Formats: sequence, C-alpha cells, structure tokens
Amino acid sequence: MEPDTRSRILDAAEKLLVQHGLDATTLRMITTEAQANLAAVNYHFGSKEALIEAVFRRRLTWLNEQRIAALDAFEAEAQGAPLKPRQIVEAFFGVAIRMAADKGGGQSFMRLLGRTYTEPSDFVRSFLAAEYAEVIARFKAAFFKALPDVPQEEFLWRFHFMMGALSYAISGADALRLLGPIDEPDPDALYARLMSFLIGGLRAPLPTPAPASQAKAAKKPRGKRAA
Amino acid sequence: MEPDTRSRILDAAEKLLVQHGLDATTLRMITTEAQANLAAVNYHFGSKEALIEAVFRRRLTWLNEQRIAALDAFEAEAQGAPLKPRQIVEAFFGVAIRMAADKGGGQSFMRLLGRTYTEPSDFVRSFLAAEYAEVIARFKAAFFKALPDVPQEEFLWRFHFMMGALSYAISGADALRLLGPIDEPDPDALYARLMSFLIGGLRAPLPTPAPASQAKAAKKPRGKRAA
DNA sequence: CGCAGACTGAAACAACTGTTTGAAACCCTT
DNA sequence: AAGGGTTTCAAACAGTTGTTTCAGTCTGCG
Repeated sequence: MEPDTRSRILDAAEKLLVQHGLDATTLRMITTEAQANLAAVNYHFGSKEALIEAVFRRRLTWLNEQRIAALDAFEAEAQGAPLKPRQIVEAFFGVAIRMAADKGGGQSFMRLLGRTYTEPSDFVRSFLAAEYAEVIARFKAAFFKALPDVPQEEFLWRFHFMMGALSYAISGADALRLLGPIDEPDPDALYARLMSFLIGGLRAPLPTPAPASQAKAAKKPRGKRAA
Repeated sequence: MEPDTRSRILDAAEKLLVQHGLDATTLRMITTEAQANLAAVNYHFGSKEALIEAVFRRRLTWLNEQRIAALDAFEAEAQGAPLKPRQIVEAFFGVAIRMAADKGGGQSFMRLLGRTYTEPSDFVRSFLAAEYAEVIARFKAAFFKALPDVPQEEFLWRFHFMMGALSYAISGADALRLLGPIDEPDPDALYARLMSFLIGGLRAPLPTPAPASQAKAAKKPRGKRAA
C-alpha cells in the first residue's frame, strides 16, 4: 500500500477490470480497492476512459517493444535470410505468453487484453489499433518473407486464429474448467503446448487447392465447398 | 415487426448484446429497438438476467443438439471404430461456424457466445457450464478414442485453443481489421480456413520431447526455458 | 353483453453511475 | 514561519440504471 495514489489506482483498476470487464467496473470499486478518494481518479487521469487507456498503455507498449526486440534479434542472427516460422511465432506469441506467466501484474493484464480484443468498445479499439500498428507491420513482413507460398489473406486469417488461441491460452484455466477438472498449468508447459499448437495450425496444408504449389490437396470432407 | 412482444424483445436483445456487451446493453435500448414498453421485459422474463439467459438458451441448446446429432451420425457410420479427428472437429466446430454463417440471427448470437465465453460473468458462466456439460462429455470421449496417444490433459488444452480460434474466427472481421484491410469473408472460405487450421493444430507434434519421436529439437531462443 | 385474465402503457421508485466543486490538508522551498 | 502548489477529502451534481406500480386496453369465453 506504499506507492503513490496514482500507481495504486492503476493497479487496482487493472485487477478489477479483469474481473468485471470495462463497463461493470465502477470508479467507486477502483478507489475503494486502491484506498483512495473517489475524486482521485478524475484528478490524476481526467476521466474513467483515460484511466482505462492508461492501464492498457502501461503494459502494452512494453509488450510490443519486447516483441520487436525479439524479432530484431532473430533477424540480426539470420543476416537477411528469411526467419523460420517458429522464430516469428516465438517472437510474437512467445513473448506474450511469457508476460502472461509473470505473476506480478502481467498475468492479469494479459487476460484483460485478450478479452478486450474482441470487445468492440470503440474507444479502446481505436488506441489499440494505434499501439499495434508498428508491430503488426513488422510481423506481417517477416511472415510473408518466411512463407512466400502462403497467400497474404490466408495468412492474415491464420494469424487471427492464432491470436484467438493465445487469448484463450491466457484467459486460461477459468474457462478450461468448463471442459473438466484441470490443475493450474505450469507456465513452461503452457508455453510449449501453445507453441506447438500454433505452429501446427500455421503450417497446416492450405484449404483451397492453389493452382501451382501444394501437391497434396486435402480431400474435401463434405460435398458443399465451392469457389 | 409482426411477431409477439416476447419474440421481438428476444431478437432485439440478442442483436444489441452483441454490439454492446452484457452490461452496456440497457433495457431501454432493448425495448426501444423491439418497439415494446420498458416494463414488458420484466413482465415477460422477470429480470434482465433472466432475459439474457433466455437469449442464450434459445440458440445454445439448439446448437448443442446439432453438434451431438452430427457426432451421432459419424459414429453410426463408423460402426464402433474410432472416428477420424477431422470428423470430430467437423461435428463440433464445423457446426458452430456454419451456424455463425447463418445471417438469420445465428451470426450475431455466435459472436455473443464467443465473446462471453471468456467473460467471467458469474451467472452466465454457471448456466453455460450446465448447457455444455453433455456435449463436452461426448466429444471428450470421441477424441480420446480417436487419439489414444495424446495425453488427456494435452488434448484438453488443444481443445481449449481450438475454442479460442473458433471464437476469433466468428468475432471475425471486426477484430481482424486491426491486422490490415480485409474483405468480408465468404462463409465457405472461412469454414475451410478454420478447419485446416484447427486440424493442423490438433495434430501437431506433442510439445514434450517424447522418448522416441521428434528428432529435431528446436534450439532454445532465449536463455530461460527449463524443465 | 359482461367480465375475467392476459397484456400494454406512462410514470415513478430507489439505487447507482461518472464527474464536479470548494474547502481542508499536506509538502516543499524561500 | 509564511506562502504557494499539489494532493486529498466529503459532499453534491445531473443523468441513467433495473425494477415496480397501477391504471388502462385488449382478448376470448360464458
């Protein structure tokens, strides 16, 4: 309870936003948890929206810097050659799930991020897009270089699916308990599981039989599929 | 605008819940959209929570019946032999994404479901668990029979990842636009994409270096990883 | 017709939301 | 010690939330 009011509010907000979501978390809940006065939020941040934005920005910029740093390291090592898909996946998703494993705040934040990604809460999405812009561009380029035979649109969808898997991996055991009893996963094991799943999905045979490449066209399972 | 008030409220609620989420959707928004009186919600459903539950139940029980029916069909066809993983994936995820492609309400509902799955909104989760119980048991059994070499815990996580990919596949283009411009996907193409991704992930090599298989041990990219 | 039961309507309810206010308390330099 | 800037505090603000109330309307059955 030592640090300054601003930090205490930030921490309390992060924790409560994960538990209750953006709208259901009230300023009174936050200030109570932070042992601060109600007016302190508007004094230090200006508004509830600005507070939420600050909560996101604090961790998200750091996360994305880490991702780019990891990508830089791999690319320096490769000296211009295309990276291996596994390396790119490691740089983007591995860094994220490692942050999620960090008990000191990172964990709850990553859950929040994963959840919010699909929530169309306009103002969050807008600055989310801004924060992500650079990272996305870098990783798109790296992937296209590593997998030139995969059509760009195809790859974007696979990347999207991977984000979904990551999100659920992080939101984790709570939802998984729907499926049956499971013990809290050790982070390293979760990391290994997610990585092999992601790479398996990323490298799966292309669904539409492309004209030139891809000798093995998967036999279509139902009648329907066209176009 | 013809059907009875109760149905109009249900449809309006479903539509608005997708757009704004559970908490941000107000009864006044719903009754306005449904061209009904505010009190009609409490008259017909009792409370807002009960209304939301009704919205879920209407589609979810039908969806899960479809899933079980699809599984039954495959199992009858197989005559006791284990199903192919692709068939099980088709029965669970294929049915879901086909429902999501249905413009007549199914689409918006599936987005809602995908979003809510990670939201720990206690009362929703509790009856979600109840609705899912039977389906989960059936599909777990089918998968374990089809992939006896995959440890159960390992599989549960992969199933969980697959749910994440499905969720994002459905929530779809809105979030994907973060990654770059993309045209609204034709449902058949999305279906094909997701299926090959899911099966690729499901059948990926096991992460823990099993004694026999897996010759290529990826060189660890950072210092850390142990155990 | 008459009248019961199902339904709709407008208005009000208390409780809670984010935000603002103005005075008190604190802290640090002169 | 005095003063000024920063931070805290309790109280109040207008607006919105889900829910309730009760008078009114509709419907079908005798």
